[in-house]
This record gives sequence, C-alpha cells and structure tokens, in this order.
Amino acid sequence: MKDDTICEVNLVDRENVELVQSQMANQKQAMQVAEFFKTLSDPARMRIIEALSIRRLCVCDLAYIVGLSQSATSHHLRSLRDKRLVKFEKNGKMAYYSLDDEHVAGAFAAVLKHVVLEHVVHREVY
Amino acid sequence: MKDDTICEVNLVDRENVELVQSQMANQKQAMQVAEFFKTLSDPARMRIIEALSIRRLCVCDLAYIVGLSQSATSHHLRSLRDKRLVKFEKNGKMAYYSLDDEHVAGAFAAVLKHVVLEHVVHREVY
DNA sequence: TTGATATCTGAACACACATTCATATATAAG
DNA sequence: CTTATATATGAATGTGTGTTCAGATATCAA
Repeated sequence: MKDDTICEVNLVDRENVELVQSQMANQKQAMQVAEFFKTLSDPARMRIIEALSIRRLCVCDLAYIVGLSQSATSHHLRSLRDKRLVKFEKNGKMAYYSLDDEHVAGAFAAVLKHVVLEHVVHREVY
Repeated sequence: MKDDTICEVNLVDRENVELVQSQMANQKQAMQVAEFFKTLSDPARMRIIEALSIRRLCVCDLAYIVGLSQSATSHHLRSLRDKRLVKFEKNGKMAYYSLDDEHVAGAFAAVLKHVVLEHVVHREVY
C-alpha cells in the first residue's frame, strides 16, 4: 500500500507511477482514440453512422431519419467526410452517402486494441 | 436506384427510409451509447480510464500521470464516479481510485453490441 | 489546539461545437 | 434563360464543458 510515503510535488508512489506510465499507450494514441469517440459522442452523428451502416442514403432521407434539418445533416456529413468515416457519390442533384467501410473498420479495430483489450487483459488484483 | 422520384417534404425514397428505420435501434439506445462515447471523448478522461485499468491509484499520482492539476483530475473523477465507471476507497487522507470493472465491462458490451456488430453483420451490397 | 497535507467543490472564464439562417452552387425541367 | 430542387457552406447564436481559482472539508502530526 505504501501510504506512509509523503506526497512531495504530487507524487506518492513513484514506483507505482512509473509502472503505470510504462504500460500506458502514448498520449498521441490516446488522443486519436478520444477523437474517434468524440465523433460518435453526438446522438445525431451516432444515428447517421447507424443508418448508413444499413443502407446508402441521400441527404434528405438521412435528415428525415435522424430528425435534423437538411443543413445540420449536411454539416455533420462534412465532418464525417473529413474524418473519412463516410464517403459519397453525386448522382445528378442528389448526393448518396455510405460508410467508408475500410476506414470505419480500421478505427474500430484501433479502439478495440487500445481500450477494450487493454482492459480485459490487465485483470490483476490491485 | 429510384432517383427518378421527386423529393417532396424531404423524402425521396419512402420505402428505403422505412426499411432503415425498422432496422435501427431506438433513439434511446443510440443516446445511451453516445453518452458513453462522450465520456471517453476527452483525452484526459481517456487516460484516466487507461491508467486505472492498469492499477489502482491515488488522486495526486493519477494527476501526475495524466498531466492535469489535482483539481481538474478530481472533477473528472467525480463525473466518472457519477457514471459508475470508477469507484474509490478512502484511506486516511488519500483516496484510491480503481475501475468499476463490472460496469465498464457492461458498458463496453453494450457498445459492441449496438455499434460494432451492427456494422459487421449488415454488410450488404447497396 | 495549530499547521500541513490530500481531496473535494462551487463559481467564473474561456473555448468548442451543434444548430439555425441566409445564401451560394449545381443540376434538372420547362 | 428561368424556375425549382438538392446540397453545401459561412456567419451568428446559444449551449455545453474543461480548466482554473479560491476556498471548504477531512485527516494526520506536532
């Protein structure tokens, strides 16, 4: 336990801290994963991704499904496009959006690797 | 394709829309999953969870590891506690935090079920 | 008791971001 | 060319939230 140590300059158990630091992914990776989570942290974007995983859709049908205005939907689609989570094809006046499967799968794989596995594997008794 | 239909009142392909709607999880579930993602969408909270998945830690050591002030760390821990993702025990002046394993595992399971599987299973040709 | 330490908490500030509104672009139809 | 439709986009607004700051609470030591 070592709670007899005195906390100087915000460090109680240096040994413990160094062990944790050595086992943690670097800060850049954590930020990337957090970035991906942030994208999915909005219910509207969540539902957009969900809907597009079922079927390719045009903007106005998508807007209807997620219950947003056409403009708001378009803004979200733009940010999702920038993150390469969705792609689109223009067909006349219409724009048909679908998931960017490879990239989404890759992102999920990264998340699973850096978060879930990390948690499942390190089941030690504290 | 059916892009010959006219878009009245924001609906191009009613049939398609209804199919997607029937296959989507309800909005409540989407919001719950989004809520969980929002919690992990902050790099600091991300690293807090990551660190605690390795070892039980007191607040000041945790603050040192994630590179935040003690106050900011405490605020994050409070929100994580409210969502039952972490738990803590007091030992004298110190507070030792650890993951609330059952709840975290449950949350991840829900996410995997409602997001990843959904995506993997529905691999149809559009 | 007094002083030091670890943590917590409310208020304030600053910044990020989702939505709306107005408008722009592009295509199709008449 | 003109009109209508589908989508895109920039600006503005309002809301949410992460951090800091100051101070509160609690425990331990002297």
